[in-house]
Amino acid sequence: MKMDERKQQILLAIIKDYIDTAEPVGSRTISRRYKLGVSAATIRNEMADLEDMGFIEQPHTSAGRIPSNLGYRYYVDCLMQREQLTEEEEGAIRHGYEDKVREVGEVLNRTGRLLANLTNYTALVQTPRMGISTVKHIQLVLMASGQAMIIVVMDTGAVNHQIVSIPENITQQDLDQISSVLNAKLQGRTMGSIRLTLIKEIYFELAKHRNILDLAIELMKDQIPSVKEDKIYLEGVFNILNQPEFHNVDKVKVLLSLLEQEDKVKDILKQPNQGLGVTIKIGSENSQQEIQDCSMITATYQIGDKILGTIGVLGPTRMDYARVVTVVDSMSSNLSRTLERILKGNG
Amino acid sequence: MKMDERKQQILLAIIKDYIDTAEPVGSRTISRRYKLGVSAATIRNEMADLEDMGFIEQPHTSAGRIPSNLGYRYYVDCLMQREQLTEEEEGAIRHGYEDKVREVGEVLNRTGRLLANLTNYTALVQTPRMGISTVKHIQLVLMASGQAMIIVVMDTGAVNHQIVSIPENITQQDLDQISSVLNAKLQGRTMGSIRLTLIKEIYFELAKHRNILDLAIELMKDQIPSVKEDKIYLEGVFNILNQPEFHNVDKVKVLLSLLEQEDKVKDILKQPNQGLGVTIKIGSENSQQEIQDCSMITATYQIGDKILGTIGVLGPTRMDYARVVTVVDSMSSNLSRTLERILKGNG
DNA sequence: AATTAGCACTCAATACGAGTGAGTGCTAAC
DNA sequence: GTTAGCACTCACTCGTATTGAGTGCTAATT
Repeated sequence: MKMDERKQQILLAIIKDYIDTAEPVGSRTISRRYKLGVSAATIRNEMADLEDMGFIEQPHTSAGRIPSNLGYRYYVDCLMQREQLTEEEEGAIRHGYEDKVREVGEVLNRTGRLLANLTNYTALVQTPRMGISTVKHIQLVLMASGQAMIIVVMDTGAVNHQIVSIPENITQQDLDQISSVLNAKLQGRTMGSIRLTLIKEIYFELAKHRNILDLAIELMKDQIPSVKEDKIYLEGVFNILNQPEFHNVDKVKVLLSLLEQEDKVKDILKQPNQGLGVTIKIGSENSQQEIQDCSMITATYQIGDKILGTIGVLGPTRMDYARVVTVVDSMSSNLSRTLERILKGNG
Repeated sequence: MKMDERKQQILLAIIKDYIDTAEPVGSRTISRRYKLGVSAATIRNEMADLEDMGFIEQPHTSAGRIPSNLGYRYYVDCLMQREQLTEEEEGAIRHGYEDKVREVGEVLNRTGRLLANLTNYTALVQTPRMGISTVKHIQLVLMASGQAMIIVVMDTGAVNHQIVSIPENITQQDLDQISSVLNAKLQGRTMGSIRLTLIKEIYFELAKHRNILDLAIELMKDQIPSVKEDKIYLEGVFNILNQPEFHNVDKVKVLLSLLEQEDKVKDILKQPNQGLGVTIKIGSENSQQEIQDCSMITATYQIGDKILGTIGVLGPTRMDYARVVTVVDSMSSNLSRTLERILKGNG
């Protein structure tokens, strides 16, 4: 069987209609709503073919057809025309972060919110993989006798802090001294580049504060890159409640409990085969069991040719692909631009 | 009509059973399950009385009875015996924050998680009203030409930061100078006590950096107290999905969209008549429309006799009051103790 | 006087069956 | 190759009967 022009048009009609109505669509509906110049009977025949080819399926004998995963796949690969955004939407994306926003965290936050609002699905935004980010400032503050706070500011605007135990006899002057050595040695360095040799140098200079240094180094090497550099911003989680496919609470539970598990969410965004541009995962193409009847549309963002991370939208397979692809694409490149502006000169 | 011993026992049985099963409970069920030594017919008569008195009601004529709000109220006031926690649970609360946790934020976080886990409802934890907290350290860091980050560390361990625009010609040395004046003048002060006279003093000392000072002051006065000092930690939001009363998605939506509105959530915890100890709000006793079929159990936490904030649990009116009251009470006093330890000597 | 057995009654929930209608597949005519 | 026509399928709806948990009332019992 071959995929001719008319079959394509019918498949397109079925998918569009189903995305719109969430109801199985029958031959008469198509002949009525879409002017294809052929009768319902002809469409019926073609639909039988399309079903044989695996692009559509029937929930039950006397129902209309719904697109299969394969059908969606053919649609996004061959049939779909990206939706144009309205002026207003374009503007929302372009001015989503005015010049005022200078912090990477805030930018990612807004990106998520905007993605969720524009699509009405759930938005996922991965923090940039910050092999690239460098230490801007380190500060040790004495909080109480035996307690100090370590604050590390990265050039991305990310601020990490943690309270650590220190010997009772350490004073704020001691801490200032350590701070300034740490700053002198580590400023402008990436976390990854802080190697043993460098730490030894610092040890040498600050021999008498060896033990507190241990704590500081440990914190910066372990805690900071792992905890903060790999966060996922989730927005619009409750948007899924508006989708008819999630009208029963059990399905909601499955999805929400997945989204609660941060490591699984990370996996979702860490698909290996993501090149540049927009990637679409339809239904069973997703590796995670729990979202096998969802689709994910993701795109990477980057500075220059260095890929920093991924943003994405999660919705039911009956997702408005034409629109979401445009939004995700547009937002990812806008995010790239914005980050470039913020981090400009620090690459 | 008077509330005699037997009526109480029957009311108690009805409430316990309903809390357990979420099904209306009939006279036969009670005579079978609870050994009251009287027949179902007698219980029926008593139930009719209880209904007249407004303690129970019938969803429809041929159904059993369910407790009314008034019934729950009588129960928690007169009948309920607090549930004993198991050794294990006691331990979880007591060791919930080991000595390592020294940051107020982290403590509140864990409090919320533990509350939600122990009760299986939704936990709300209000950050301490920090009229009491004082500035520990202020740091200005030059991020790029024309951009600086202000970092304010409070003695509670809270860290606030924000990037602000500054004149292009300001150097890190300038910022250090400003930082040290700010520290000298503001350290140990509460946000509330930073008055105009003090700011004028600083102006005087730093006349040449007037404009950047404006920014710093503005940030500290406006942004920090409002944004960070009044956060609500929400945990276990999805626990409500396990309650049969939330098996339909529309009710879930109502509640979730309430919980998304931070100001409304704040109002929920800011009930005026909260003295010390545990407060219970049942159904319509709640002021917020959206939780009129929920109950809230709250308790304040304090240092000395200064009330700092409130923690609470939100669940359906058919809530396990006996257990939740114990948990909330126990956790609030534990929270008080822990905060006292952390903030000891800074009050 | 309080309790209880008995009974008629109510009503949500369930099951069942007929009817409806949207949809199909097949066939024969165009 | 297309389409009109038709028999067929099957989820869905709606009305009716059945069931059963529960009630309230009354009369008998303690």
